[in-house]
Amino acid sequence: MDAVDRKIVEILAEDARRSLTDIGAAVELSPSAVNERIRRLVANGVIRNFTVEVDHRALGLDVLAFVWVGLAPDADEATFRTFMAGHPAVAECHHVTGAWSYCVKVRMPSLGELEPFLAELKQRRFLARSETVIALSSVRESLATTAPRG
Amino acid sequence: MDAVDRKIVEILAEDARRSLTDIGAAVELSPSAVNERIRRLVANGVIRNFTVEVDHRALGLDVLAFVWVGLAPDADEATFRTFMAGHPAVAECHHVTGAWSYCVKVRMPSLGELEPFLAELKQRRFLARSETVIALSSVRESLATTAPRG
DNA sequence: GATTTTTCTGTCAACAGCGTCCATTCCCAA
DNA sequence: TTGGGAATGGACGCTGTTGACAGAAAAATC
Repeated sequence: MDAVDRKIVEILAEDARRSLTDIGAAVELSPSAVNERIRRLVANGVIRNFTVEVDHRALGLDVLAFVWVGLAPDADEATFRTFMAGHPAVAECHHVTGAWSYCVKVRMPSLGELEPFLAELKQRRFLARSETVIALSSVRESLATTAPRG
Repeated sequence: MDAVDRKIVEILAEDARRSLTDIGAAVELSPSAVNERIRRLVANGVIRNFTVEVDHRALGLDVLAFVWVGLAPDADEATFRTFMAGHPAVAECHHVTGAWSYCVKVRMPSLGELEPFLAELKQRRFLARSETVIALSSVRESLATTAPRG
């Protein structure tokens, strides 16, 4: 994990389809060397996945919301986590400090799906309390935040 | 935007390095047809970017936090948005309903960078009030949430 | 402390496979 | 019947991949 690796990750985060030759030119290395470094970055788990950033609206996921979860005292936290990890609407789920237990980011086709989602959380007795915040618009959205500094 | 397109996006979200031949086999189309569809998905903005999911810890970004911003009544919202869009620590910034104006997701090397960040927001007179929530661990984190349903 | 050994990382060349492009064909709607 | 959009198939050039080799750095040996 040196400066060259970081630069390579930065380039890939911007455009993962850049060719090895191209990246090699940017970091002054041969294509094979770049390939080997990428292979190692993947093997070491620094690069988790090659993927695609999507316009969720275009895919029919019009609603983005944050659900603050105050876990019920008797709730099984492991079960809750498994449920969150597997639920198709859940984009993110973080265990957080402060008054709430978890911050859950969800995407759904419409507001109509929100109530059933919350209902299921309640029914499974996960919730002591919750608060849902709906995102109206996004100034910035998970676009490559690799740069360790400006 | 038909079922085939959605399937292609889903496949790419899982692994953007799958070959056209491979994807073609999955959706029963020739590689050229898949290529043309992907080209169009990119052109139409459905696919925003080819990128890479990263282990931020490995890159030295150990801290993930949510900053809830209550915008000052006299703050210039456009300036605030520009500032957020350009700040290297800001991973996401959403305009939200409820008691707060914005939900800002930030990543930093350590907790030490948090105070200067908040200080700058204050100094620029953006803030009426704010609340910072730190993520201790993540059950799930922006791993391909393409599926409109299970 | 110098020399050998090992390990790690890069270069180079060769090849198979890939994305890209274009002409052609097919199919559906007008 | 005709026109337009989408898929096919083949050709081309580039790309990723691999393996053999070279050089530097670190570890071990004398």
